[in-house]
Amino acid sequence: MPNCDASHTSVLQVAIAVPLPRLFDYLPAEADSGQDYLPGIRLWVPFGRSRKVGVLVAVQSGSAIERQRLKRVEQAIDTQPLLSTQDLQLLQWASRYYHHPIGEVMLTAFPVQLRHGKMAEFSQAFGYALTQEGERAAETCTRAPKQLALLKRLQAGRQVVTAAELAQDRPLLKVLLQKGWVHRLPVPDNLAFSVDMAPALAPNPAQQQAIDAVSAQLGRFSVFLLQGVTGSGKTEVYMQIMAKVLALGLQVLVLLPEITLTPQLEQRFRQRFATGIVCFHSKLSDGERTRAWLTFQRGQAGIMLGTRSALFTPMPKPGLIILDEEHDSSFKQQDGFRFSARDVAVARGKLLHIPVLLGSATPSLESLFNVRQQRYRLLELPGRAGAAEQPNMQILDIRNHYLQAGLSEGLLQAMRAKLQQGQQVLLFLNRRGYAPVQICHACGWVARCRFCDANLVIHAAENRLRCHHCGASYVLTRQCPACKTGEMRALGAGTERIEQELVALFPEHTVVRLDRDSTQRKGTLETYLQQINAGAADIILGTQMLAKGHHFPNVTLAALLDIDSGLFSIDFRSSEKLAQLIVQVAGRAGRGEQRGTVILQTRHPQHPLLSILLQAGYSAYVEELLNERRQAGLPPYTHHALLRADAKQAAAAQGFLAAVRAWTQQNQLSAVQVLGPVPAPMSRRAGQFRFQLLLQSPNRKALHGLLDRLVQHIDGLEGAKQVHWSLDVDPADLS
DNA sequence: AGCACGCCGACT
DNA sequence: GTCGGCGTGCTC
Repeated sequence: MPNCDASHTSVLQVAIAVPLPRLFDYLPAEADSGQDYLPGIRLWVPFGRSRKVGVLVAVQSGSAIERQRLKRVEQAIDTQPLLSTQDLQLLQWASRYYHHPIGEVMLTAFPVQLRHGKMAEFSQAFGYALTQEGERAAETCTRAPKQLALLKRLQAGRQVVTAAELAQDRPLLKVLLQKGWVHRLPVPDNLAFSVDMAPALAPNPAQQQAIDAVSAQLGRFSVFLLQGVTGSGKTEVYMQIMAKVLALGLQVLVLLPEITLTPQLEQRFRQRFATGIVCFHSKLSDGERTRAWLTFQRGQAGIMLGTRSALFTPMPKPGLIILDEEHDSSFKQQDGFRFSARDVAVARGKLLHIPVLLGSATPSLESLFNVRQQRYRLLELPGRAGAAEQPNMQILDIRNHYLQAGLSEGLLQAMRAKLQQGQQVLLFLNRRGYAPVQICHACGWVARCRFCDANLVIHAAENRLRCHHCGASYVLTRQCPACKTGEMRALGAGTERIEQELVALFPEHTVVRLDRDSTQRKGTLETYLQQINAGAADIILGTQMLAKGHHFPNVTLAALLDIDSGLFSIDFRSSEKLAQLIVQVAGRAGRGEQRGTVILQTRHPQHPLLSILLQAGYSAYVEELLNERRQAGLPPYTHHALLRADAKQAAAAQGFLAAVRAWTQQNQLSAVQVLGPVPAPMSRRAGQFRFQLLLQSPNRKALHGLLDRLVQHIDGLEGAKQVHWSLDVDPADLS
């Protein structure tokens, strides 16, 4: 074991968060400091003219750098490693796979405070428990329901409930502390992972089969794809498997695509499991994130529930990784270190010898392809649990039909019928704002962004025009700035306009709009969701966020207002995305006793996507898409890496990529196809011209071999300094 | 990425 | 005469 004694020959290999594809060698702090240089500790190191936090990756006996050029470590931050050997291995693998600098990859494993060198020993983890008076109050305090709920939670809990778990209840906790009902005490190091299975439902045969299949593989690497429509009981399967893992004293990492989905799942887990549960996502403060990370890293919580950024949290007692809604594109990081949380989760499971459970109603083509290749095992949950039936899907041909702000008469009729029966209606449109185009009625001039290759979107409530790509915004004018006489008009409809229209059309009904604009303030979304589930909303209108996992038990009609843009996109993944969207929105309708109806407004009722999807179902449609992908030589049958470049001058970005192309043609094997450079689909954004070069190969090894050499030489290529470039391995979209 | 060095315009 | 613009070069 390469450690300590600070011998004269030890060289410390340190990862530092700089965009350079290498580790840096240092000498130990002092010959006799007595520090154990264990890989996985953090260090303060002198770097250039400043000091930085580094992670010790390995201790070697020598260095390729001359001895006298090596600096000494300033100080070790940790006495015990924060990252295990396996964590370091995973991060090194990810750095190589995504061709992203090792230091930046290593430091993304840490929450911000720890990345900046904050001591990890700073706090003994504290938690809370009821005092004797608190126990009494839990029986008598019936007039303050919120306080009572918290008391009950602490009472139901174990000896101590950790501070991180109570993050959301801080203000209330303070009140209880003041009353002397609750006291604060250190969390014991080995918090028992006791499990309460009392409320578990009896699984149906398909659920039982899935539970058994995964349970049989505990302690071994295996990937499962759990496919089940909304309401088929995936969460129950997760929880019953989790219970087995927790009972073994092992930890579970649960990943979700969106923060908005964490509270409801957290609540279900808390009702079910008596183990420590920590959440990790971007809505938490830096301090809360540090506490949650350390709690899990120390093995003091059995469950971590988080988003993509939680993936690398150290897991001292690894048992299981669950990744729900695995098809969701937000698992792919879209900037910097562009990793896929789904693919890295699988790599992590392999490294840790634990099962990985991917779940979705609409699995990605990649995962279904992996099932075909027998790399993943498919577990299917047919049908819906309980009485709910599959919704009735209807195509509504809107050719030559008058649309009132995007709503056809046929749809309005269906809405009236449902509303009269006191049921809820859900309308989906992936376009926020009032209208996507502002045009001059006299001269045809269209308001465009000065910095992007995009139209400005009208936001009527704010009286502004906004660019959805760079954030630029302008006051709305009635008169055309070009011809100075014409009147500006709104063309097309976004959610804001449709909301207005609905309020006018259905004055006796309540409309709730859910999109990024209407839910900006913290907690608004939760308030709306509660309002909807309390039956205080009749028509629910929204964008993307509606399609993701929320329960709306009283919705019996769901409609997609405009699917045509998804049918005719240049992106080869758009038909996959649209099919997923349709099935996901359909999953929002009719979860209760009532059978739901789904209406798709389209001008292409004969489109093969729609007929196959509606008649044969999602799985059959995926088969069709996979055949198309195979014939076209597209992923998952080939592998992609996308080199993007942007610059103030279009010629600089294009020229640089042309130089890269020339370089690849001298250096590559014929196994890699080079396509481009071409302008990006959004050719200008925030004032920068954007170009891209696509590398495609059926042979992943050949592609990665080329990328290895490319990233080494790229900075030396012509024009590299004038552009900003980035490499995206397995890009989720080519924009 | 930081951070410093370096060589040309408008200011107390 | 200086403050400061950001080009480019380096980091064990």
